[in-house]
Amino acid sequence: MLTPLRKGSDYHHGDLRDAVIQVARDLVANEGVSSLGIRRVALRVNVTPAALYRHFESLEQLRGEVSGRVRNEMAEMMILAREKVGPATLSKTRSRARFSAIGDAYVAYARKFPRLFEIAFLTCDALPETEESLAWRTLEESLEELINSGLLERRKSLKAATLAWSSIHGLASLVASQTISNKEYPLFRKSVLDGVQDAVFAR
Amino acid sequence: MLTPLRKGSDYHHGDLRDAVIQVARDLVANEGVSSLGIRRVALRVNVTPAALYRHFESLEQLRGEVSGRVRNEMAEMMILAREKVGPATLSKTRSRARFSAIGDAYVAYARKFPRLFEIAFLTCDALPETEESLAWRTLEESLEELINSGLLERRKSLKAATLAWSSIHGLASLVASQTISNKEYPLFRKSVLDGVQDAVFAR
DNA sequence: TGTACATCAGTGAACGCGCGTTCACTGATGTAC
DNA sequence: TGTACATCAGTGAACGCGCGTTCACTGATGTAC
Repeated sequence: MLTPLRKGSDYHHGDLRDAVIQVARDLVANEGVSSLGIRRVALRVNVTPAALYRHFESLEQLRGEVSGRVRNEMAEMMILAREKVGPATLSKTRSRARFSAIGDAYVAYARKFPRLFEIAFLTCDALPETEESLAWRTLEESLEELINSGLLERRKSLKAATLAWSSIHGLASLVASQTISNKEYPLFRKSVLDGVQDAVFAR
Repeated sequence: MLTPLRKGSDYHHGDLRDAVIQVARDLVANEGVSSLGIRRVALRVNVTPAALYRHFESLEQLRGEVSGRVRNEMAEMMILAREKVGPATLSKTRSRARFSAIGDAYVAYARKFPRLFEIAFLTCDALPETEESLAWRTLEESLEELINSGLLERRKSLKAATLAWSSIHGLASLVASQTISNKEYPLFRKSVLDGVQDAVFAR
């Protein structure tokens, strides 16, 4: 278990808030949303349950924080995947690959951490700040690239964004809930990626 | 609260199993997945908690049953919506409308009962029978119609099915989780419906 | 540099509660004769 | 049609448990002088 920097003593923790969210995240990842609890988390952080109330108002709020952290984590994976795409002779080829990369990363995350994907999109009563999501901004950047390389008409870009997000998210959700199996996945993936490109790319 | 036919006495219930699933469904619809419990349901059905164990092995199994019932309910809504589409001069127009109708019904369900949509696609450890889903069959029927009316090439029909399902499901899921608002919804809806048709319909 | 003191971030005990599940039981039902 | 009896579908009490949250507290920290 990770325990962040302590300041010489064991009485004060140093960065309890962050440690709690991290441990909560791991708990959800391994045992599902319903196993998230104040006492369970406190136990794993080696701290009294009551201590958590210095940093969170309620279990519900903690849940919200975890949800937020996971959404950020997803976006970071997307950005990382996009950056891993190497150079290409054609800018069209490259921006297309970068576009696919973020979609694949989104789904890959859902495959790898289905429980986390679940909590990321749970109906949360208490959400932390409704800033525009990093994932959405990443998608927009990618579309801008596609426009610049002449693959996408600007007037189609909003349509592209909404269609891409819906279908990729749907795919991810069906995978995470095991509604479609690993065997069926490649077909779905191809249909969705091709479909989005058929629908919005200039030809 | 609905209580089904009793057989003269109050000691034996008549159809407890069905009543339980129904009440459990309503409980989830109103208060969310996490509020589903043996005791809560038993209380509402006016029966001892232990009685439920005559019909279900565990809470987990009950959850699975509810999930299954909801998926059926969704499919029934889809079929109903499809049947409501009136006649049209062109069979193309009609089958296209019937296709849109089932997609819209899917999303409409998620909008109306977000909590039920949630449980329908929760990772369930104990699922009741993995029969091919009624919703999927309904989608296939609709695609067959599109083929017959010349709108869809047969070789594209599998791609159409997977793309349509992913994107509609994604839209429904984003709506249910309130990730997209009512205001944004019409744009998303149009993008998805158009996108699917752009991608797979013969021109 | 040393000391007094306010502030902060923990402790530990207790609260009441509702939970899933078990068990020996009993009342009602339906069947065989 | 009436009766004996097996089967079924409930009851009611109890089990141990872990939960979220509260509160008065205390040890550590950092700041003012």
